[in-house]
Amino acid sequence: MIFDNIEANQQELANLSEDFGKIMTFSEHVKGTILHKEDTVCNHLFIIQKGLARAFYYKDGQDITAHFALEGTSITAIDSLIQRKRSRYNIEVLEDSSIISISKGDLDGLLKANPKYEKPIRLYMEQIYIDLAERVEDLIFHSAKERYDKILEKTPELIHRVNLMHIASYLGITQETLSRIRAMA
Amino acid sequence: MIFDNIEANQQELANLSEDFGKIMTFSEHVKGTILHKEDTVCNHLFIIQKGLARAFYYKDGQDITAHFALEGTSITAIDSLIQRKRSRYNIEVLEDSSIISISKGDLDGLLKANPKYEKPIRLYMEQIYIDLAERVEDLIFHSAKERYDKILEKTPELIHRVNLMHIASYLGITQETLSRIRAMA
DNA sequence: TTCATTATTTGATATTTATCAAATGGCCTA
DNA sequence: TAGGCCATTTGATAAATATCAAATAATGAA
Repeated sequence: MIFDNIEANQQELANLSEDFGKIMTFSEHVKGTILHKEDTVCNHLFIIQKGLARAFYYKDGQDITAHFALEGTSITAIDSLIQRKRSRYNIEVLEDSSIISISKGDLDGLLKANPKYEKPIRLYMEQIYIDLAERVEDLIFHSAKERYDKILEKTPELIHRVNLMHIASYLGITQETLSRIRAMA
Repeated sequence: MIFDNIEANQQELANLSEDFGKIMTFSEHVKGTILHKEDTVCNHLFIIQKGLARAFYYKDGQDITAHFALEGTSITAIDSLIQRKRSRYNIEVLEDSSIISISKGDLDGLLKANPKYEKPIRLYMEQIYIDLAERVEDLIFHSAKERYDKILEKTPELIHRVNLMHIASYLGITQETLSRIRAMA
C-alpha cells in the first residue's frame, strides 16, 4: 500500500493516518463502473480496499490494459494526475469493489500544509517506478510465455479474476497467442 | 533537468539553487569511466553537464543498456539509490564528460533539513516515471523499426554518438536486426 | 601506414508471434 | 431451456525477429 514503506515512530504514523484519513473518501462500486473516463483530467488517486480495477486505453481501436490494481494497491490515470492534462486512460472496476478515493486538490492541500508528507508520496512514486522498470525488462528479455508464467507466479489469482484478453493486452500479445501459451502448460 | 518543472518565485529558486549547489560536486571523466559498479550500493545521483553516459547491466552474459543520459539529464543506479540495496546496474561514461554528482547522504540531509525540497525530487520521479511508461507502451505496440524511428526523431544525435549494439539492447532487439532496420531507411 | 581489434553488415535458416478465419464453449436472459 | 452474445480455442499461414556463421568496414595503437 501507499504507506507501506514509511519508517516512522508510532506518533508520526498516527498523525499521518489521521491527516490522510481526513482526505479519504470510501465508496462502493459495482463491476463495470468507470472511475475515470479518458480525455478528461483525472482528479483522484484510488486505493482498492476490496475488489479489482484496471487502467486501459484504446490504441488503433484496440482496448489495451496498462495496469491492474488488486486489493491493497492503488491506481489512477497517472499521466493526468501528474501533469494535469487530459488522460488517455480509462479506469474500470472489474469486480464489485470497495474503493478509497483521494482527490488531487486535497492531496496538494495536505502537501502544502505539511511538506513532510511529500515523503510518502515520493516513496510511492519510487515503488511504482521500480515496478515499471521491471516490466520494461520483462518485455525486453522474456518471451510471452515467460511473462505469463511470471504473472502466474506473482499474482496467480489475477488469471482467474480477469478476462484473458485483458491479460493478453497487458502482456503485449494477442489473445490467440495467450490462449496457445495457456494450452502448453 | 531535475529542477526544470518547479514553479517557484525567484527567491525560492535562488534558495533552491544555493542549497542544492552546496551538495553538488563537479568533475570531469574520460570516456570509459565507470561511475558506478554493479553489486555495490550506489550513493550518487549524476547530472550530465556535457557528454553522455549510460546505465547497463548483464543478463545471461549480455550487456544490456537500460538508459542513456544526454546533456542536461540525470542518471543513477535508481534501484540502489532508492532501496539502498546493491545495484545490478553499471554506469559508464560514453564520452569525455563534465558531470555533477550529488551524494545520497547529502541529499537526504538536505531533505531532512528542508522537507520542502521533497517536492523537486517528487517531480523528478514523476517525470522519469512518465518516460518509462512511454517506453513500456513502445515495447508493447511498436515494431523494432518504429521504436528505432522514434529515437531518430527524438534524439537523433544519440545514433551517431553511441554504438549500435547499445542502441539495439536498449530497444530490446539484436544488433543484427537493428543493422537491417537501418539498411531499410 | 599497417595490423589487430572491434563494430557493423549480410546471408541462411529457425523460432516466435501476429493475423485472419472459423469453431467451440460459457453464460446470461427472455 | 433456447437463443444470442461474448470469450476462448484451434487451424493455417504470414510477418517479425532471433540465431548462427561469416564477411566487411571502421578504429585505434604501434
